[in-house]
Amino acid sequence: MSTSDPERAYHHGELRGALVAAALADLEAGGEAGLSLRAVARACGVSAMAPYRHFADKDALLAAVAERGFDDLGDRLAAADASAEGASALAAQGAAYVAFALARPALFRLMFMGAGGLGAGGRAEGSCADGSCAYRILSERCAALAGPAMSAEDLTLTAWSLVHGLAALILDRRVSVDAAGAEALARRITTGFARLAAGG
Amino acid sequence: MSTSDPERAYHHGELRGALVAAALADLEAGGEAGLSLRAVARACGVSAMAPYRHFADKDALLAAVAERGFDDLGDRLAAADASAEGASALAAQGAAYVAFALARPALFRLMFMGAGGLGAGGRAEGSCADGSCAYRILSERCAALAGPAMSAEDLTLTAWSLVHGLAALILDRRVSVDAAGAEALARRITTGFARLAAGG
DNA sequence: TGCGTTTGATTACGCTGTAAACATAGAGGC
DNA sequence: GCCTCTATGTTTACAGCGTAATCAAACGCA
Repeated sequence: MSTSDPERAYHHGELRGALVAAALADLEAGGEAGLSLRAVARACGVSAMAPYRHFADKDALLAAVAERGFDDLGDRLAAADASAEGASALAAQGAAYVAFALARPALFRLMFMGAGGLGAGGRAEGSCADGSCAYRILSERCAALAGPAMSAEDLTLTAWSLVHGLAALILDRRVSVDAAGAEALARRITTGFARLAAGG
Repeated sequence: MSTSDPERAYHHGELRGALVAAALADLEAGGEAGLSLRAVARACGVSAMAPYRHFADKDALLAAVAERGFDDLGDRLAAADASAEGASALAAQGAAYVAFALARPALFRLMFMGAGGLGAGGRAEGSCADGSCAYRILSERCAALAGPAMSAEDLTLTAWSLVHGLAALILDRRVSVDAAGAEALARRITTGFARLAAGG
């Protein structure tokens, strides 16, 4: 045969990457509940068992998707942090964190609550290879801002908890705002907190 | 026949309540992923289709479980709030919120992230009939504490986001502490925030 | 006593994740 | 150019899931 048509090649060539991309697409289209391994395989034009050559099980594929999400989030936080200075940079990071969650809700949920839930142990962290590790970006900014009222570590955790909780509550419709209102709300809350934290 | 043995009665008598209780037990034992409607029915000694006489579908049963959880949470917050005054009462509520999440992780996740996820629309709220509505307890305390730096509404949302995010991050093992450390951490973080909020 | 309504049981369908066994394509050595 | 090895697919099969459709029993009221 030796047809060069990549559509019909027995070996896909880049199945692993294609699976992650297809899973991400299905995830953002229908949430984690509406994501089946078989459907992902189908979307890649491959049999239901093929993914098992690249991932131990469904959760492993989801973990790979989550890891890509963490890399993305790190990039966004780094950009936001670089856009301002001092307490404003902290507020910008917070707004970017919430904006990420709002823009990609299913991915955000997968990253933090997904893959078996209940701290199943197999959680992704992001590669953190290029210095855009989300946690480090936040903690460095907080270290620069911490005053006598609270340690740098506690300030980091407080800030992270605040934006993470705000994002989660908005996503779960616990606080009722539309998309535009949510961004404004996130900016107001994070700015208010940054002012408090900076001792203003 | 007319046997009076309730074990073998054709009609269960209290199937709805029994289903909620069994679902809660299965949920706390194996998380939402490990909870099947058929298993819940089996635990109640009833056929797989029997639950559909009491709940539209699996999500409706989960919503009933979540509602019970919200009532429980409201009770705990009310008790915590009553145990102290001023900023200390706010910190106590926060610690109680995190303690609830740590004590019943699967229920907490179900309440806030469950039943279809991604804001599927069918979220439970708790009955709020006996004045123990969780949100109201928090907002009243915050209204009493709000200063010129931040409105009562924003303070309420900030406080809720903080404890909710902290609970979520601990449950997802994003911050590594053991159970005892988590309680202490929650108390330190909430106390620090309450002091900031009170203008200290 | 008998009938209607409620509540349960049975059966069946398509979907899921995944274990086991088999097939094919490309790479390296002769 | 051919042979073999290994990586990567395919096929088949199974148990479990949620739930639609249909049938059966028991309770409540006339």
